Amino acid sequence: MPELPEVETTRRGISPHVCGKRVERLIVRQRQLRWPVPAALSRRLPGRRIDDMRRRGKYLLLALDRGTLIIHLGMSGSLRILRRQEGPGPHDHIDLLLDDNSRLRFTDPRRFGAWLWTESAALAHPLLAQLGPEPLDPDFSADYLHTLSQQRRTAVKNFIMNSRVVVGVGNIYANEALFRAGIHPARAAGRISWTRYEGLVSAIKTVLNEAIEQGGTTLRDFVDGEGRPGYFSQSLQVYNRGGQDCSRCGASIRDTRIGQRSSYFCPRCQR
DNA sequence: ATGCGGACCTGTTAGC
DNA sequence: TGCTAACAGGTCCGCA
Repeated sequence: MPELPEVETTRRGISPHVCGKRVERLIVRQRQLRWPVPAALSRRLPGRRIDDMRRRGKYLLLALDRGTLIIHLGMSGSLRILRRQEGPGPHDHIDLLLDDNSRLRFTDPRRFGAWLWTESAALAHPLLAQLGPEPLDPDFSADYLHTLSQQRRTAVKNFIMNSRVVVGVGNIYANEALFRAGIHPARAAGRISWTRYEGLVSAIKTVLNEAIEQGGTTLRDFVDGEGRPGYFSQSLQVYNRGGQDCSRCGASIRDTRIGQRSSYFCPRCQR
């Protein structure tokens, strides 16, 4: 579910409610997520203050007065703040109880999410150390992408979804950005001009920014920190629209698979 | 080094 | 209507 805009929407919604608070207790009902939730978490967190909540790619980083809680929402995870006791439902795996009697609740039906802990520099963590640039930062540029793509034969869609190349571009926004840039998703990454990469970089930034402004894309059940859905679904031009007419030229949107992921494109607009 | 396929797990949907 | 198979927004890992 969550791509960068959804994770950023979550961060913005949650951050004001947790920063400055102290952790009273951690309740783990289901330890088996993508990796087992470390037992150390329950011992280390209580008494510590949450100073900051950042995002790196699709990872959320809660900086405590000592140590960092690393959270990934996986495919179906969500976080929200509870002000009063509620539930828990069958997929409410973790509650972080705070000193103002609110709690941060992690829900994740598919359990591809993660809660991890580090007391070293968070960005040096093995999961984060190899990540490419943030797509919304200036160092993600046409020069960067074009240079990195040389000799690469993989499909450009796989290329921009590779977190070592750039973080945060998941399947939905990869499809949308390639449509906006007029690039065929199966084209070899190394066979695209600098100028077209300039258009692609611009399209990625624009589509992500627009999605963040609209609170992310809710296809099935994405909700933000307040339990509200996102509204970007109505702005999708190709994703999940196989067989429908291209909004630009009217041709029928193709539905195919690239790198085992559903891919949608307009055969006339995208080359 | 790059690039593929498999793996993790459950819920929903498509198809028979 | 009911059962089964395929598929789903992520991404790490091991192997060729």
